Parts: sequence; structure tokens; C-alpha cells
Amino acid sequence: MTKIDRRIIKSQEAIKNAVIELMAEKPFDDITIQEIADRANVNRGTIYLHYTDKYDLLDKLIEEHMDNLRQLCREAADLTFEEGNYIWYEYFERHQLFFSTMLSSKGAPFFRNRFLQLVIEEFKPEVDTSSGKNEGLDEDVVLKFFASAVVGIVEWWFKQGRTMPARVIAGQTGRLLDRNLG
Amino acid sequence: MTKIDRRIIKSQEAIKNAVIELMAEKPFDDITIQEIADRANVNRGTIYLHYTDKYDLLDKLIEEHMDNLRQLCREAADLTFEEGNYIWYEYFERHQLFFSTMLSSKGAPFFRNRFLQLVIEEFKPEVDTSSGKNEGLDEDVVLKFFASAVVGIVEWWFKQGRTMPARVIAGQTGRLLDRNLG
DNA sequence: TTCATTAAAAGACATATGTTTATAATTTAG
DNA sequence: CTAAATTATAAACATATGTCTTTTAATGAA
Repeated sequence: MTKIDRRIIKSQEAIKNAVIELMAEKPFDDITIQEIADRANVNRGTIYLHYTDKYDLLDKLIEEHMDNLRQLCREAADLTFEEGNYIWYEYFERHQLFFSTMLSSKGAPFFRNRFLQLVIEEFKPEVDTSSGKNEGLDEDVVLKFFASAVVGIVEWWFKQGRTMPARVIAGQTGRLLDRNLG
Repeated sequence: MTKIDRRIIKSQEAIKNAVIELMAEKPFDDITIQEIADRANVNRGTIYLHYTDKYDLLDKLIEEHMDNLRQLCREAADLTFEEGNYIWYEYFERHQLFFSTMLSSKGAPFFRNRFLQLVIEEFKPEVDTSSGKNEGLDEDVVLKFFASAVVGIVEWWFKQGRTMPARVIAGQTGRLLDRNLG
């Protein structure tokens, strides 16, 4: 295992924590690099040593969440669509502060793409276009269609303030997916 | 009808045409305000007299396309899902240069939201959650689920280079929608 | 045609981003 | 422990955005 210089680890941790703190205070798009540097107590140039720009930084944070979600899927064996969706919604709820702020920023498309990929990976084993209801359809179209639907619902859920309980929305989503992929 | 000063009309036309031209040459995100000003032969400050920033300008262009799409829907009476989708795909193909460039820019989320709204408006009369297959589901969830799916497929279609013919992808989309909303 | 009004131009200013260089500080390896 | 290597700092620089003020040019109304 390649040993990483301690200074690098310390700087990155400080920077990431600074961003997370600031995200709780103001829209991501309005946070300046200088604010991040001040909060992290590092030189502004140091941020550029580690990240291309602040959106690259946000991408990395999103990626960490994606890894967590992927891990949760690994740990849970053989779920129904409803159960699988519920795990995601639970996770989003637990980290709602980050996701709310992130989803209203210009960094949201990265999340959408990454989560879409994750959903596609999870659904792929369930799609059968050689027989049954989806016979003759293009596999990519089916996957993309329903994965986009799932991602869209998650975003809408955040946008309208997450009023619908996670259990309920996971149930409705699960029902629609069962009809089409089950 | 409020008469608009000719100078305003001329400036806006020049600016919009300049952007469209530049979009054919480079990624939208990489176009500078100065480049737009030079191409439109206006002062840089003039752009700010009319638009908040270049993304506001892009939003306006997107809005014009949305209006066109909406008009097409008006003109076509009582379509199947497949036919309705095909009209959209035809339009996107006809304006593929603009949409390709726009969809790879930071302005894409605005398009997604506006097109999503349009799709929701078109589908709303078709959704019945009081009886039948979608009974008991939340109307907003159903609408948002399938409209997101449609928007996601359009974006994917552009992203993979529009290799699938419009007729085919409209057909596959139509079939999935018929199963769920028909 | 004239004149009042309005839009555009020009240039300066403030702010933020991203880059670069030399120096200082810290870490790592022997 | 020492020295080499690496990372961070500080400051300067270039570029781009967005704002503001004064002057010029064009428009629209009478």
C-alpha cells in the first residue's frame, strides 16, 4: 500500500471538512475558494494542489457517498426493488444536509450521472429483454429509462422538501419497478 | 402591444446569433462573454444590459425551443405516446447542433427542468391514479417517474451520438409508456 | 425637423479564479 | 540524527466576470 504523505492527508481532510461545514451555511455555488481556504486554515493555492476546482472537490465528496451506497447494496442480499430503494432513501435522509445543498448547486449533474450509473448496475441483472414483457426492447433503453426515473424521483423528493416518508416513496417506486422489471 | 426599441431588438438578435455560431465551434462553457461581444459586435456591457450572465442567455435560447416544442404539441391532435415522442425526437434531430453542445454544458440542468415540465404537462391528462393499474399511487410520483424517464432517455440518446433512429427510440419509449400510462 | 428619452459604448473598478515561482516547513528514508 | 525529497505557503500575475459612471449615438414622439 503506497504510503501517503501525512501533510496531504491532513490538508485534504481539512479542506473537505471545511466545505461540508460551509455547505451547511450557504449555497455551494456561492462559496468561494478563499472561504474554503480560510475555514480549512490552508493557503488558497493548496486547494489547487489537490483539486482542479471547487466542483472537483464536490465531485469527490459525492463519490464518497456513492461508494457508501454501493457498499450498502453489497451488504444487503437479494432485495426487492422496494427494499433496495428504501436503503437509498434512508441513506439520503441521513445525509440530507449535504444532498439538499449539493442538489441545488451546479454540481448536481455529477451526482445525477454517478447515481444513475449505480442504479443501472443494480438493475442490470434484473432486466430481461429476450422474453417476457420487455422482449424486443433495447436493453440499454430499458435500463436507462427506469434508472432515470428512479434518479428523477429522488431529486424531486428533495426538491419538494422530502415530505413524503421514505417508506412510502420507496414503496411506490418499488411497485412501478416490479411492474416493469420484475 | 408594447413597442420595443429597435436597438434592443437588434442587440438581442445579434447576441443570440453570436452565441449560436460560437456554440458550433466550441463548448458553451468555454465561450467567454468577450467572445460573444466581439462576434455580435456589441460592447461587453451591452450583454449585461440584456442578460444576467451567459447561462441566462442560454436559458432564453432553450426557452425558445421549449416554446417551439409546445407549439408542435398544440398543432398535433390526440397523439399516441409513440407519436408524441417522435415529434420531440424529430425536433431534437433538426436542432441537433444546438442541443448537443448545450447538453454538454453547465446549462443542461435548465433544459432538463424545462423539458421535464413540458413532458409532465403533456402526460398529466393521461394519468389516472383513482382506478386501474396505478390506483393508489401518488399522481405526482407517477408523473415525475415517467417524465424523468423520458427526459433521461433523450439525454442518453444525445450522449451516445443519436445512433438509434428517432423512429425506433420513440417506439420503444412509447411502448413503455403505453404499458404504464395507457 | 427637433428634442427628450433611451440604449449603447468606453473605460475604469472590484472581485474571484486559476497559475506560477521562490521560500519555508514538514516528512520520509537511510 | 541528518539530508533529501516533498508539501505548503506567500505573493505576484493573468484572465474573466460582473458592476458602475460618463459620454455618445440612436430612437421615438410631437
